[in-house]
Amino acid sequence: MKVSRERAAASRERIVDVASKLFREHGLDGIGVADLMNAAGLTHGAFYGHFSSKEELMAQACIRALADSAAYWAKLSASADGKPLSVIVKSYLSKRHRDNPGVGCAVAALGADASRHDSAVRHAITEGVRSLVDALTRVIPGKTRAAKRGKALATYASMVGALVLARTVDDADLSDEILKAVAASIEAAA
Amino acid sequence: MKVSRERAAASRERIVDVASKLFREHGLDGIGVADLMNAAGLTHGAFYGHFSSKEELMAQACIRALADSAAYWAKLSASADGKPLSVIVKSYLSKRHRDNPGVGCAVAALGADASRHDSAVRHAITEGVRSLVDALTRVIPGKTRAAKRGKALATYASMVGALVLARTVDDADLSDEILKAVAASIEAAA
DNA sequence: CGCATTATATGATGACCATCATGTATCCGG
DNA sequence: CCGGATACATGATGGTCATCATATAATGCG
Repeated sequence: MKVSRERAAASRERIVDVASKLFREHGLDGIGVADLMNAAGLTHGAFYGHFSSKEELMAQACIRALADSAAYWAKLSASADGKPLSVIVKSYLSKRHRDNPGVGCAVAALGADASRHDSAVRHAITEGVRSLVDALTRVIPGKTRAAKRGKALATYASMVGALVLARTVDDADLSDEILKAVAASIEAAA
Repeated sequence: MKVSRERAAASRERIVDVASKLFREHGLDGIGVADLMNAAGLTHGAFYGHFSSKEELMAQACIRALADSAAYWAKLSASADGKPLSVIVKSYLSKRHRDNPGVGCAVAALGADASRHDSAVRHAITEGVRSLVDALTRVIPGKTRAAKRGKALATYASMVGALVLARTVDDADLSDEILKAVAASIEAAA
């Protein structure tokens, strides 16, 4: 059963969207093509009409996830009068973010996974990281551009590590403590 | 062909050791029982005489990996006159560590992976994290115990995030830049 | 209106994987 | 030194997975 051109394009969008969520939730190898397609309302056979391999979808899904993050940070920055950095940090280090990896930062959810994958996946993430770091550089205080960039890199790394730790740890109190300690440390450095 | 009690115990040790390395290199689901056993010089059939499931081995391997890290940090601290924190940070954020995940920090290599696994695996990592954070707390400057602990948590999170990022990114220059920026930021905060 | 294109579906293929069943040879307590 | 326990090997089982082959039916151009 063929569908119209527009519906086919919409299918592709839906697949990438669904994949970007489910990959973040289950890991790049933690969910299969058939389940992804089902979640997008299709069957597995239609997959190779849209993508040449699962790795290609992984890369597309990472691009989508990180672009969404960048857009979200931009929205936060715009609606935050005066303290854009603070708002981003609070949002990133919130329990809400920790408990919803499917709609959160792809680096925190898939970083270690991606480092063991195709160069396409890693490159997609690299470009996403660049744009997030640039966004941080723009809202971080500092004397020189280099100083700002250094701080932005350190801030982003702190947040990624905090989220990974907070998600891994078995103890809710320790998890909360990590989020708070890192948020405080970033505020102190700014 | 049965082997002596001591040889059997040595087999178990070898399996855990090999697994702690290969899990860190390939991810918890990235290597199978048969390959692990082969790497330990045995065949897959012997596995369930030593462990009740692959998940149990995952937990044991995480415990081993993190205990090794703690022992390594202790050695570094002892041989570092005056600046134990600096030595640990330098070592953690070195290219050597980045390029050898199999002998490095299990949280950086398996954190996101572990958060999607059995409670036994997560608990093993949690205890390891506790002892590493305690070790950092002991060598970090600060007025109160609470201040030290906060700094230790923030320092460890920074290092984990930096390593994850440095390993994921496709660009060697950016990867080096991340390691340097985070190391500088930790020194500045101390 | 009719035909080539194509988006999707069904089903097959071959590989891999965790786990279990069974065989075998060695160890060690009596 | 014998016999049960056991460490390990071989091989089977049932499941899952990515990918491909083929079928179907609706689209949209001529």
